[in-house]
Amino acid sequence: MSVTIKDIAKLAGVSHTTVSRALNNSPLIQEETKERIRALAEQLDYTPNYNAKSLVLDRSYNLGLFFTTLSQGTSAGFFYEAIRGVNSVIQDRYQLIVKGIDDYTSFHSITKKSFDGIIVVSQSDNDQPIIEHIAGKGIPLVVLNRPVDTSGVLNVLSDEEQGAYHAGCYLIEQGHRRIALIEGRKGFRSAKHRQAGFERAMAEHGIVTPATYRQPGLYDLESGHLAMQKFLALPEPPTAVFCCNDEMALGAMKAAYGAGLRVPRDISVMGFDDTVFAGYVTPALTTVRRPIEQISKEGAMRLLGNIENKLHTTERVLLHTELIVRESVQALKAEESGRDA
Amino acid sequence: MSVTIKDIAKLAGVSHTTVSRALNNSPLIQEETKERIRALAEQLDYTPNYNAKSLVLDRSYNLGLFFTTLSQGTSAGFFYEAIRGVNSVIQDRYQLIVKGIDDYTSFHSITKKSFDGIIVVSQSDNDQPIIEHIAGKGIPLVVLNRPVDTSGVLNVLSDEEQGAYHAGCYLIEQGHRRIALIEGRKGFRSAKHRQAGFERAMAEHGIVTPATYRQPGLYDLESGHLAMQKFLALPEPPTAVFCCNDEMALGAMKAAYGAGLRVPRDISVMGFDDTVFAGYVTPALTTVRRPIEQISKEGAMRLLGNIENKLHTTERVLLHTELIVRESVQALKAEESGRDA
DNA sequence: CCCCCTATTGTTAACGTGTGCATTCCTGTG
DNA sequence: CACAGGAATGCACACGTTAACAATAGGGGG
Repeated sequence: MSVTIKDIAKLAGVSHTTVSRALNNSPLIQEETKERIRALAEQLDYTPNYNAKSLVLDRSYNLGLFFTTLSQGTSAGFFYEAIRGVNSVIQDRYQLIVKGIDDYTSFHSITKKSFDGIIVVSQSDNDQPIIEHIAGKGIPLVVLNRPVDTSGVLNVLSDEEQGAYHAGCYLIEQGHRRIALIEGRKGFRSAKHRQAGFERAMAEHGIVTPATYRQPGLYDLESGHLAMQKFLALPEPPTAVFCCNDEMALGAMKAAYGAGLRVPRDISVMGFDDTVFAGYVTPALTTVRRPIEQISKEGAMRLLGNIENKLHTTERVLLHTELIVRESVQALKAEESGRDA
Repeated sequence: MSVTIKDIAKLAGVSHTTVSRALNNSPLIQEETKERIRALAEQLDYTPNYNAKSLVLDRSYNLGLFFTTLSQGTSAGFFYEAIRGVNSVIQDRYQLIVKGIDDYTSFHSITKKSFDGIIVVSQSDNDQPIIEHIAGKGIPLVVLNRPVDTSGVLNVLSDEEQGAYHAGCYLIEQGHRRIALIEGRKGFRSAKHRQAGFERAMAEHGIVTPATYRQPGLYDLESGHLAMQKFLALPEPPTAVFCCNDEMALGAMKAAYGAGLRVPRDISVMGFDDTVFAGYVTPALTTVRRPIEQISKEGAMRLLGNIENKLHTTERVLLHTELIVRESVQALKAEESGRDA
């Protein structure tokens, strides 16, 4: 069928070994011979059979990029930025294999032979089994986006607690006191951290958040919509709502409009993530930027470093979030701030 | 290192040939022997070495999913839906390898050995060379999202001309006569079709679109914003603007707000694509839904059909778009419609 | 002039799997 | 009883590549 090193060898009048060495630029081969063989290979449009290479070299040239789920709960922007980031790093050396963890019925097929390394973009504690499986098989691994304690794995993520803390502080600085929270999807670690950061900000400023000022959310538009409706039905609604992601913030704003209110004049809304469209909704959303693309770049680079130098670096890297101030938060005058009790 | 069929053979007291046949459920092997070997394989946690299989069977178990670009111009939602659609079809049989076509410096490495089949999600005429390369190598291929005339390739896409035609008709039905167009990114075939459909609608209803009612666009928010600003600066601005995608429509609405206008009361805006957030902006965007996920599902299924039955089906499949009526288009009373000249 | 060392190339086996062809054993039939 | 034929299994090789080891030639030093 296709051209092999043996074909080249025959034409060059050398052994296939010599061809192999020449094409791999081995110092054993005379420069002149190399040139001749390279020219011949070029001319015959030779492409190495990577399956054969893989078999003998025990490398797959595959990099796995695993998401918690492809079918639900992952936002499109998040997904896109993660792939972009990784892709920008791997050059031609690896193939990028994208998978949803929830598509696996068994991890049996995940072996050292089939993946040179794996990047898990984790959004849920439920990813723990696969992480341990991969680590257990000794496959180089980096977990992005979620802190993980398994030993021997690289871990790159943003400091979301800090990000949510800054968001909370910002709302307080703007004069808000009646501040409500729409929580993230249960089971997603990010939900915990964002909530914790928010609470720390409240606590440090002596602000009490009543139970009625908290609503669960699913990270989607509908749940943000619903939560906001509940807040607005309260006898004393909040003046500001911190949403654990942008999509819920959009849903929340929508609910405010539905109730005849205007954002931010009547109620302030803040999101988290700085999704691509956050700057273009009306009003433009004030939010917190998680550097997903940077995280995935950083993670991919460190993973490649481990693979190629056969290291087992195992550090945790925290990247900074950034407060993005736009238009959806109103500065309140002191007398309007309505401190409760 | 890891368990091979030879290890199993030794333990079972048979030859590795028998093990191979047993695990592949060959009718040559006694049922009893098969059972014994399967049990042993299970117990030893045997995983076949796919590199070795690939080498001898001449199959890679890889499916390529190629996008025109990963780094620019592809919308996140589009990207996400395409991967989701394909992923939902391929089950466990194939690995999905995601690539940006513009990352390739040479197509040399794209061979029949490394991909059992390839799905090209094409957004530009510039993809033609890679499509011809793939087809030329005899690799099973399906091109999604863009019509392609190369012989011997499957082609699945939405009828965008028709979609834009319906959009244009809808605006006219709502009483609009001064209708402007923000065009798609130059070089993207979709831009041509959407524009053509729009023009057909105008022509069939005898409506003339002056040159000032057309602005180029790049499929991004900024260009939509800019284009709308130009329309609004005209002595007689349009009453409705058809944008060749949703992102530009968002930008356009933003520009309208910036000029102190309200959508749809003062000006109507229509998009194309029905991006995930289209329903949640304010006002919710009236648009045309391209069934991307369905396209990619359909394409993947047909590709797999070709691969597994060794066929070379080569049809073009057009899937219907759907008009999604929301809130961003105002119905005009006859006397307001301001027919020109 | 011989031997050793080095530079260059070839021989052969190995990676793990699948398959054409032999081999063995058994059963039925003439 | 011999023999055909089928069922079950093994042998040996192939896939395309790399690498340990062998082989050859040439050059320099004694």
